[in-house]
Amino acid sequence: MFLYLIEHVNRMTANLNPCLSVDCVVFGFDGNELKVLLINRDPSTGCEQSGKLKLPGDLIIRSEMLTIAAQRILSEFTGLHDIYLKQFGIFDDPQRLNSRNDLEWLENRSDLKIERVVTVAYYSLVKIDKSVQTDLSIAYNACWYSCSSIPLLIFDHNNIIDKGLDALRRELLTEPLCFELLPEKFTLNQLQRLYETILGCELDNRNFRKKIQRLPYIVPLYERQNGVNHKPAQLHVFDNNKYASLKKDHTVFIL
Amino acid sequence: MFLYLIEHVNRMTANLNPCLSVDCVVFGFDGNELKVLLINRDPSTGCEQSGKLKLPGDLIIRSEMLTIAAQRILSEFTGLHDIYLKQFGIFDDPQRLNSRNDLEWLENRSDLKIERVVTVAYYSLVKIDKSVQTDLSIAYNACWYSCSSIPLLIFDHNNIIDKGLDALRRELLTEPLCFELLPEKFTLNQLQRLYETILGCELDNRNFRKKIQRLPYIVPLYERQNGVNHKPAQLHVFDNNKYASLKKDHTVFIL
DNA sequence: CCAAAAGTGTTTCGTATACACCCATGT
DNA sequence: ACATGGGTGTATACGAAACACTTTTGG
Repeated sequence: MFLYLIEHVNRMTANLNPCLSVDCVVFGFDGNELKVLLINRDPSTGCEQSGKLKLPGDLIIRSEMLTIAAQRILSEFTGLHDIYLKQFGIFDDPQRLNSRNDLEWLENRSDLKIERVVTVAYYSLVKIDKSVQTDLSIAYNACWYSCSSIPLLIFDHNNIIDKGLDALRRELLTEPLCFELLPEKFTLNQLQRLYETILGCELDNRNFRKKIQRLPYIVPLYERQNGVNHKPAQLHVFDNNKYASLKKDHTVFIL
Repeated sequence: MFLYLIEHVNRMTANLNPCLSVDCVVFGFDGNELKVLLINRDPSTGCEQSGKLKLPGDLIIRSEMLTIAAQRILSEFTGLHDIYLKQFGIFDDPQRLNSRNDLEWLENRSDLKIERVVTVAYYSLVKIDKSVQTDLSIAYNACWYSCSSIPLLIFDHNNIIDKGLDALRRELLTEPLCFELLPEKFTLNQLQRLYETILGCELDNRNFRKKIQRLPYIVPLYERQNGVNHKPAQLHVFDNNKYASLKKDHTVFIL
């Protein structure tokens, strides 16, 4: 772990682009609530603790593609690769890191004279049960916070989360995003709860099931839940190939 | 005009952000075809002419907001203010301006050492009949080109136009964008032709009219076309206030 | 047998689609 | 009178919404 931290700090003092950063709003679903991954501003080396929270994100490397930077940050903090990632906004207010305390911190940390940082924001969807602790997630004390009670974050990160949630809600209606948040095998009621959680509304159970069961890319398995003390539900999987080929024919539809 | 050019060049050699630019895909509709505004790479001072075409766009000023930069560029080339503007993408391939000829040109023009420029792309919608010639539009020979036959442009500007058109098509289905492209007073058949042109499909005339006439924010006037050698059509206007208040109640719908 | 969640059908209403002819104007 | 685009109505089919009870399992 010590090596990882050194590597991390090395990259920071290395070849960074002083104008552009990437921030990731990482969503996860624990079965009840939508959550967001937040980290401490400073690694806890045992000594002091700032207590300040932020989104996972960083200045990009000079010649780095933005999505590569986002993927890099995500796998550093979740241990996962091939995460769903979607760019949803640019935050370019010249005042956005104007709290002098925050700005000083960024300059110390990056070892650069910072004038103005435009950040490109991504939301990402992870299967919360698959994410693992990493050296960095431990060092920065990465934790999941319920979307309905986000603490105060540094910079404009609270605003970025709000906009990311808006984008997620919008895009959920036209893209099969839920399956990125659910376990591989899921029940229709889990799926419904997830839609209800994100959209913030109630759905009629019978109508929901009818609609979903019409979709050829949601495939029922001959397999049921077990270990539950009620009638076990049938499990389903999302067939991405079927979805992609229907999409090519423009015959998809969601919800 | 000479003064304008000097001012323009001054801004260039001044306080530019060497990492970030803005490019605008400016759409217009002439009644038959969707058009895009393109300019020459170099101002024609009477001497040489490069013949190279590009989108209106530029490096941003150091502390400038991106949308402000886009608005500035648009009014420089169309003489219009309050133009509809929508950010639709970021183009960040480190190789995107790698044609050494193009890169040299950018360095000469900006008087900066350029390493890599990430550009933020906007599409904008203008009433083609209201746009006027400006000193810069003359100097850079701004012209409307049919979307169906865009010439080869510098950098990755052809790609940017393609992505901009995709975004316009997508967003046309959920936002009342057509009215930004049509004259203030329009006929339902003009509106239909515009939808057909952008979406690239045919629509049933009777069904289209029924659907539109249900929308309370498209208001028929007691006024008709004149000077046409056929039955003159009734004129309509788009009532943005009505639209906005319906949108607040989540009771809008388009097409 | 009780608790807890899974699973199931029918009716009603509104919107989408398909389709062909007459009308008003300028030349 | 004719050419040109403007304007209109009906029938059918499909999906959306509303709504309440039975079933299966574990404890």
